[in-house]
Amino acid sequence: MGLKRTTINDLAAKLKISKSTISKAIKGYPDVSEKTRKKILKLAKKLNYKPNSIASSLRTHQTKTIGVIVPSVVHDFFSKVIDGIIQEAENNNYLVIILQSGEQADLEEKQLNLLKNKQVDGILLSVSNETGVKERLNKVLEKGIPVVLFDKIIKSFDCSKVIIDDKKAAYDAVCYLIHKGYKRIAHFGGVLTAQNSIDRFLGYKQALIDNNIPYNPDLVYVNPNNDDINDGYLNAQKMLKEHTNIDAVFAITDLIAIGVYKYFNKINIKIPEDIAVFGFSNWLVSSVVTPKMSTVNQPSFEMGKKATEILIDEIKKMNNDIEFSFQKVVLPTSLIIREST
Amino acid sequence: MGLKRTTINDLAAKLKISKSTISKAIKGYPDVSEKTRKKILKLAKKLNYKPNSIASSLRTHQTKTIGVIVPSVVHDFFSKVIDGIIQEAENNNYLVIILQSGEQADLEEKQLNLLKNKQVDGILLSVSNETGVKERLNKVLEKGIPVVLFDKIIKSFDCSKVIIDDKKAAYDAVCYLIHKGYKRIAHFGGVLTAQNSIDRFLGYKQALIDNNIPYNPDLVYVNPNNDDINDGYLNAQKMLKEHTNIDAVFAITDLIAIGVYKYFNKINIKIPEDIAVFGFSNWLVSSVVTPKMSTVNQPSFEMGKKATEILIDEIKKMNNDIEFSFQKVVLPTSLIIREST
DNA sequence: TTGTAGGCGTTATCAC
DNA sequence: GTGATAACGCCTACAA
Repeated sequence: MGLKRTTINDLAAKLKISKSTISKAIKGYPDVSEKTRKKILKLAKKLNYKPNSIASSLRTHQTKTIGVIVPSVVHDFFSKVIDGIIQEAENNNYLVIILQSGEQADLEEKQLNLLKNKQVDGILLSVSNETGVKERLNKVLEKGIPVVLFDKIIKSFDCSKVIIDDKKAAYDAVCYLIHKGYKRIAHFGGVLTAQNSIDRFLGYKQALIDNNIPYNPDLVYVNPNNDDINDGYLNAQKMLKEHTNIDAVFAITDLIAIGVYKYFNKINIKIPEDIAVFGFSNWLVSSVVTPKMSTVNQPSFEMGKKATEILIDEIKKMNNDIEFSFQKVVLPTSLIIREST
Repeated sequence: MGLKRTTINDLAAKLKISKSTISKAIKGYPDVSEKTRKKILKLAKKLNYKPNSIASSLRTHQTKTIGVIVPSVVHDFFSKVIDGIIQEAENNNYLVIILQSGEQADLEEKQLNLLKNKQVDGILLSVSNETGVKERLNKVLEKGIPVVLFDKIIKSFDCSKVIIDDKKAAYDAVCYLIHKGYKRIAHFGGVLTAQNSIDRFLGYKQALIDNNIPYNPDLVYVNPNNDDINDGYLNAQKMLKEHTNIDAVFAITDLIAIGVYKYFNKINIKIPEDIAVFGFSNWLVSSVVTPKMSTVNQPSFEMGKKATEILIDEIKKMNNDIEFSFQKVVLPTSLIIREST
């Protein structure tokens, strides 16, 4: 079992100084004489003393840990968000526990409870697509713990949020297509229980309307799983069966767009000559497919970093009983025009 | 601040039963009468009592948490490994803290200490490419805590390991190329401080030798960063300046191979007609590029799952003072032959 | 079957 | 500037 780790009691015994003084010295409190502090720090270093974080947590009700729930980590976008989260957390001496909801609201609720039980100091959450999430959140989160929602949010849930303007990003993309001369633009969207699916759809629709192109609901295809290539593939097939004059597809994610690529490729439809394809998120794949895919650049690392920054700020404020109001940060997106449009 | 959470003392007070009996009842110990247990459980449920995990950790020296260090989470392979880790951990009631070393040994050491300090019950580690890692590991890990190495291991470090047979996988891939008729096969490898770079290189070399193709060190290009498309691009350029008769490239990762694709594409070299390209890892990208890339399938989710399974097993054994010996699990790989070879 | 008591290692309050 | 003491909430010998 190795040697037992040094505790504050060991130091106290060896130095014949009380625990309280030692604790203060270690934590850099001012009311310790320089001489005693030096002595204490010296022995602490020698004995490799590290305060036991668990005992400290028990006492202070702080764990220096934050919890993160995302639908999935095997995901170009979320993995980058997590990268940002971990780095920002580490810079502030927080550790990060990660959980995956798999887009299942009940799992999400369970995991929220796990985190609460673990007494994380705060929670970062990108919500699942299922309905009833708000009620579940309310049920679990009784204002004792800061929560920041990012990317996939519940508009009506009262907390800080870090998002992009999905509607505007979609609007911009579709406007671009229209200005390029495309007129029969299909939308491969997501299920409309998710806010970002809704917003991207709304942006698509608005762009058509603002450019005097009639909105046709038949041109909207729902992809049950935003990140499933196969959904895009299947809908491409369906679409071509139902329509002959489509000239562009605006997809809700790059992976759906890749599915479209696959089917078009199979039946020899040329992108963008026959039909253009616009993706969303700028996954690595979008830059290596042929033709290179036009897409929306969605800040990911920054989103994770910003959400964590806000969360930690709120944690600190809450600890010190400082009032704060919830923030809503909208990160900028941009169009990346490549060869598919 | 909301209502304070229920503690064992609250239950004790309300029921006029001692804390110990309550504790036993909650934990399902046998020496509690059915009647008392029922009563306790009922109130516990009503008051939504959940044992305070921190207090419990302080007492039992168990945190039900495991730490994971990988070079990066923005990584198709590692993200899948992490998926496997999180799922297996969750199934066993463990939570997972994730850290990224960024291939920096000093950061890695710091993070190991963070985890130790956090008193995680065990550590899952995929080691950075830098040298001196073993010494650092030895320094930090004094046998008090189980560690399982996966994928990127230190051969000589004494602990359980979950890996693939990199040498064999590389050997198989290169043999395949040779049997397909390719003769001037270059290797785009990694830095030789990393065990898997070494092994993949060794497999490449062995395959040549066993097939009576002279090994030529000039055909081996080192890519400082295994996962940098640009490295592959640059080396492809360099290679074609130095050699005119290469007919195949065996790359250490799919991303390096993608870099090769990019350069070949730029100067109009046809894959596989002019030069074949073989990747490694079966990242998502490899299946969507044109032409679809032949690669080595490397179990990822399974690797995470298996490593976690072993780790948790060792944690349990250690807790119960049961002897155990370290395992070395080699997961099977397979060739995925697509259009690039 | 139930209860008592001590301790896990800190930190905070208050007295000196 | 320093120290005694209690408390955070739980677990577990051991006693009753």
